[in-house]
Amino acid sequence: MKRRTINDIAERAGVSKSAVSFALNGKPGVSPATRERILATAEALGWRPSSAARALSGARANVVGLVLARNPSLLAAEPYFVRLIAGMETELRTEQTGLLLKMVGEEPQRELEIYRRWWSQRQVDGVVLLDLRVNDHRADLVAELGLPAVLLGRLRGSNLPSVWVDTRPAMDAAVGHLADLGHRRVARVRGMRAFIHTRERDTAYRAAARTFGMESAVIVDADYTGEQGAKATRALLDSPDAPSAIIFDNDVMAVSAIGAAHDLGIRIPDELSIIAWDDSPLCELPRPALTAMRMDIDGLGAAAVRILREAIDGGPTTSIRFGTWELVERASTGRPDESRRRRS
Amino acid sequence: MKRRTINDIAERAGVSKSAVSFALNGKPGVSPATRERILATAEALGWRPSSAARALSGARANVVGLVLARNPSLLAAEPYFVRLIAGMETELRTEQTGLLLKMVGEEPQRELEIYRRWWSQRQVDGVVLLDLRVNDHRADLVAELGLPAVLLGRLRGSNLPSVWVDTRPAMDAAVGHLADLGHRRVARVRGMRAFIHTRERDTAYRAAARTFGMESAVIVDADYTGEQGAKATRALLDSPDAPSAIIFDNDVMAVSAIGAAHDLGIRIPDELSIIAWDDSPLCELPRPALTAMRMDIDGLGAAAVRILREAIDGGPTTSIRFGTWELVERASTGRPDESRRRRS
DNA sequence: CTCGCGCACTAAACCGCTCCAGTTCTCGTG
DNA sequence: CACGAGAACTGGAGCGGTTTAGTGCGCGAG
Repeated sequence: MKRRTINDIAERAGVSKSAVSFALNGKPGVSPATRERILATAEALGWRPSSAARALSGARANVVGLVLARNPSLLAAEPYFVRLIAGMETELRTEQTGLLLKMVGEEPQRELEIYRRWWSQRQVDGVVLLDLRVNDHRADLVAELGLPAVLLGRLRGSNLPSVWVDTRPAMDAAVGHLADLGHRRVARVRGMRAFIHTRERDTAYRAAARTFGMESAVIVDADYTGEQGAKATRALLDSPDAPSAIIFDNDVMAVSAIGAAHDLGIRIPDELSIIAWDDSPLCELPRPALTAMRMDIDGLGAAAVRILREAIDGGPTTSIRFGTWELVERASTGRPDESRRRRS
Repeated sequence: MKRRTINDIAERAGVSKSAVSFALNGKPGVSPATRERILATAEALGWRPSSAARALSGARANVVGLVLARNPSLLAAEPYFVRLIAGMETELRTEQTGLLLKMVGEEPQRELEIYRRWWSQRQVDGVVLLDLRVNDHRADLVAELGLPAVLLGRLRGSNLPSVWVDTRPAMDAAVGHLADLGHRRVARVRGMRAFIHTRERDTAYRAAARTFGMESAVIVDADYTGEQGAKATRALLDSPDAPSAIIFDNDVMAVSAIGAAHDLGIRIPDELSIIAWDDSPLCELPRPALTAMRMDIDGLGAAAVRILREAIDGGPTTSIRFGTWELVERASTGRPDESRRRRS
């Protein structure tokens, strides 16, 4: 089968290809009647613009790029990324824009190289930058190249557009929920500290703990994997002043914690309450099912694309704050049982 | 920052741009010395090929396309797809090829439209077709268009290259494992019957049940979601001749089944053994952890890309059979407790 | 009636690369 | 020593669009 070009349309409509171009792009220079005729023949021929040709003549590639710089097995287990992509897609589909996906391990150098290549090849019109770190070189690079980009999160010192989640209200709600239930000693198992959003949660968590007058509010390091989630849980439960509730930075670690608690013979939620973060379908799988802080990840992805489109179109740099949250109460949180603390 | 073109290189190296093109693409027509010089200047200038220009002049776009035609929330929970993509990436990265991802719901029409667009726009060099159905229109379409494609699975009547999993040995091993443990009444909760691979598993499962002389070997329909997995499990356990072991078509349903069994007060593995299919990190999360049939999904993705590359290069149509498997025994399978069958 | 302006439309350059058709030069051969 | 072959390299068309610089023409104003 042969591809149709605007030359075919021009020939069949009896006009020049410039006229066709004008008509198809809604630009002035053709009469309404001619425009109509051209559009009709284009439709009849089943013509579709060649993105290669368009990209070459300086227009859009109609593709945006996304690099997932995480360990592949983590990506597989973690629903976050697919949800984000799904959210992006809802917004991309309306404008027939594609998503170029690249998975790399945690190799910053390779990631930078990819943006370089995408830019110089004109393969993408813009990129979404995930998992920001303090002093993130990617922001500098895209700014230098002039590659439109949107940050998922806030980065000090950068004036790139961004979509960021204000964790504070959600964290207040999570800790507040535990406080309401009577918990005085809480803990939080966090993801990689290199990420800015992790640090923002640190701050929000500490502030919330203060607000609700927690006796103790420790933080334990982990890396979002089930393995480390379980390990952190065991460490916390083994400590002399074990918390009565733990908040996890993602769902996977929380699910894993249920297993770990089970192994230790610790009853949930009587002896230990657990709150997961994000709320994916995963949270409904364990027993007890996980109480989770639901975040609008799809919405985040969609917003990122909207902002990115503005940036690509050369609009003013805007940023969007996401402060919405919803605490989905399931069975993993409850009043602490004072007769607990078997180990000490 | 300005983009470098082969004209820049040609000028600086004092040759024509044709020579540059030859040198950069490893084609004959330039002396080793000149080639070396050209490569050096290209390197010095930090030149990268414009994929748009390449695609336009009939060469590769260096992008392959993948459409995920599934419900987004299922995609998020199901590790399969990300693992497959990760596998594809390992193979793609070596050749600097990108992956254009499209997520659509289960709307066959939209999916076909996407291939059409990709083809007419020359956006992708080829595509990987997932989740084949009997009488799959996608195969016909790509064949008609001449869009290189590789099938993930077997499709009767199509001579497109394919990478397919031979389920029989794995199914034999799974059912055999249950037989060894003393199970006589098994069941299987399957995914969507519209998929060919589901039907192939049906056949393999029935054959295995026969081989090992199972008393009963029912099949229950589900849709890969945790919800339906739990529902199917409850239905099976409620039936008068409940099975003592269930094999699930994916991990998510199996994890969910553990929860459902727990809710019904059924002990695993004493009263019910469970085998999950695929084996992702998910299987280690529940208690008891899931015995799972591990499939080499990464390898599948990588193989698909290799075959696709051959197809793009116009090589002969080859197909690869995947027959490897590994039964990872965890705690969800065991000898059936004869004192069970509380409900009947 | 003529001039000039604006609208509808065309011709052609251009984007960066590939590749075919030449051109030049070298070298072996009869 | 002329000739042909082949290697090394150049020029330029073409890919499918966009965009700029025209061109022709109708029509209102003077």
